[in-house]
Amino acid sequence: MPELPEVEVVRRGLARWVIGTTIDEVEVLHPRPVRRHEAGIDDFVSRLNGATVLDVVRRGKFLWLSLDSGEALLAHLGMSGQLLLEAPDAPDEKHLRVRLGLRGGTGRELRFVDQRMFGGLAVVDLVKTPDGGPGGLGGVPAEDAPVPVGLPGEPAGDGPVEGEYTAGEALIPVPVAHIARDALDPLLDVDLLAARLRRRETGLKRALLDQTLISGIGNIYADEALWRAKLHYARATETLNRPTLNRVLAAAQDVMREALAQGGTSFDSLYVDVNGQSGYFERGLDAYGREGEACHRCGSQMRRETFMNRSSFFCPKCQPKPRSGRF
DNA sequence: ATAACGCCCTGTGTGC
DNA sequence: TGCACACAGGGCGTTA
Repeated sequence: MPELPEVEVVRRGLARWVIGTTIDEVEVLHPRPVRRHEAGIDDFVSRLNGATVLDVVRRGKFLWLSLDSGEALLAHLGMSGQLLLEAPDAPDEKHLRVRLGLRGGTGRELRFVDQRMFGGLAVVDLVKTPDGGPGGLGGVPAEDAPVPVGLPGEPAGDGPVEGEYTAGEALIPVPVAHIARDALDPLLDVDLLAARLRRRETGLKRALLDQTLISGIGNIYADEALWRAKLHYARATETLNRPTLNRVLAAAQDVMREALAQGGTSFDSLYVDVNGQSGYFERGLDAYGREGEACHRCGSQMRRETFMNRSSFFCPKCQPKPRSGRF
């Protein structure tokens, strides 16, 4: 459930502390989180040992460390994944899956902790993006990156911030090549998105969750965006005119920027930054998880419906069901 | 080709 | 008390 803001919080933490460090003493404690590395665990370990981190980049919910070997360590947090920077002598987490030593940094090691193991790590090749640029936030050139000093939790220097996107000859991991630019990507092509939505025969929430159309939006922020835009989840995408599309897109961007400014949303201890700290945006939610509570806009009782094997929360008055919706 | 379903995982909460 | 089951849901392989 970490969505764009939560993953970006992690990316910023990693960018600040691991760029310039060299990976060593990689230890895989459970095979499943490395299942996407098809050449096997030994190959995963040997490709990482001795590699130096040049950059930390994100597109949608995918995150990767670009390495001086020309490859990338690709990470997806899935439902419950965490990337933590910890002292090597800190006790192992119950669900610690992969440990990566880091030389030349703060002395902390990088840990991939994942209870449900929907997420994972893989060392993958990079390819040039068809439209140039890595997408998402970040992509800061290594030479401009802050030198890791001090300890996590005691920020030193300026980390990458929104707007520091750099276009150019950027590369993207092969498994991410089919993922669309994300909702906060300055190079998101809204005209292209509009054209693809018009041709789609599906419901609006399905489209918002389709990472090949627009990425970074998950179940929580989809519901929040629809509530803010006063649109029903089953609204047929081919009936969306451009102002309405702009409205829901702006709502998604607004709510994710607000969440990012709060350090992300946290419902429990699963969604944390590299220091294990939770965000504070939960209080800012208007739709997700509010079944039976009063709509923050009109006071009607919020409803929950099961859809796509997920819960959808909405206000039945502000977001009326369309006559011919697509579920 | 597109659209949608089902599976993978584990811990928590609920009902019988 | 213990057991069964629903739920959380992103991404991808399979099916229609």
